[in-house]
Amino acid sequence: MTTEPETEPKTTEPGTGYRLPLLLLAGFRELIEALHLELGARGHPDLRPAHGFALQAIGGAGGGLAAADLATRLGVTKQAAGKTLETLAGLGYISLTVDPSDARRRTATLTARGRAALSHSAAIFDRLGAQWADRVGEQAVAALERTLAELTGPVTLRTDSASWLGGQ
Amino acid sequence: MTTEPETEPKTTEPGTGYRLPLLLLAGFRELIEALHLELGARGHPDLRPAHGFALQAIGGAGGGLAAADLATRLGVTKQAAGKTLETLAGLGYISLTVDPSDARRRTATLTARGRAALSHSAAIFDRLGAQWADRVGEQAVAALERTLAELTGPVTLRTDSASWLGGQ
DNA sequence: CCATATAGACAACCTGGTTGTCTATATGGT
DNA sequence: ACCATATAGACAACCAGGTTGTCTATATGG
Repeated sequence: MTTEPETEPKTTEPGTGYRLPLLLLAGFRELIEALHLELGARGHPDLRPAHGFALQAIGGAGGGLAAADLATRLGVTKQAAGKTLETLAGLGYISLTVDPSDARRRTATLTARGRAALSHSAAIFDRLGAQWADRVGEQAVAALERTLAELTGPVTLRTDSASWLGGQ
Repeated sequence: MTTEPETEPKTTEPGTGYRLPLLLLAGFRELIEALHLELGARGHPDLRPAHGFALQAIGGAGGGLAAADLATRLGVTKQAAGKTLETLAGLGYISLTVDPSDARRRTATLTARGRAALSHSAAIFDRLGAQWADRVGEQAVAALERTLAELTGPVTLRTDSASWLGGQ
């Protein structure tokens, strides 16, 4: 299809297909590691990537989020979501209050610290993206994002990554 | 969905930096899930992503690989690498033999089944890459790969992903 | 020939998932 | 109003795949 000169590496060249997933993973982990390095230096050393996903989900929800809702958003069981909420509450990133309209639900809302962590994260991600743009050009990063968005559909927060990478 | 008719979409637009890591992860997991779905259907249902990384490392090594070598390549402790080898041997993908030149070492070599799994994987990855190329154009996928390669450096097989995603 | 390094087994532990079971609360049909 | 059913989430047991720490056996080099 491409009539470009042979400077273009062929992605469909047989036997090289394994590189793409590794590159995607490498890019992801580079960003995430840089984020948490920076977050650690900024007073959030105990925040783990999984926590970030959960915080994002909680912050993204309008009011507050209960364990079952979080479970749905993250793609894990409600027990797992409940543990995560417990941890985040223990670290001071969220507060858990009983839903006045439903005594079974404990809704999670971000604390000031939680909001600070989220806004720090956003700023850091922006900066990391800008650094990438500096290195390979803004267009290349924009194309990267555009292509991936087209291929993977709407962004999701599924966090069962750890489990499907490893067990079961 | 461009909010502005600019020729150059801004990746550095504030507050959108979080999308890039999510897209990278989504792309990775899409490929890996598709791979293991297909591998499962082709007679390798018990092969996990982590196993694939290890098999790749073992197959990529010239002769055989011992636990300590695998540990180095995967970026995990030798105990973890040893467990992985034990599992892979139990599943019939590798055979472990005592190194004749060093009685301490148990070197892992691929069995026929292991080689089959690797070549299936390679074929499937190639096909998945071709499918992506069909969807967004070969140039876009090539650009994706080129940009990521430039940003992340040489491809690595580090498999401690599960752990840095979650614990530690 | 011994001092030191290395391979890897074993055990205890941690994290973050899982399933299964249980109680408390909501909710809707009769 | 009442009961059947569904739902929220706690609790416990378990599992996978890492970790650290310790131990033994084997190599290796001064």
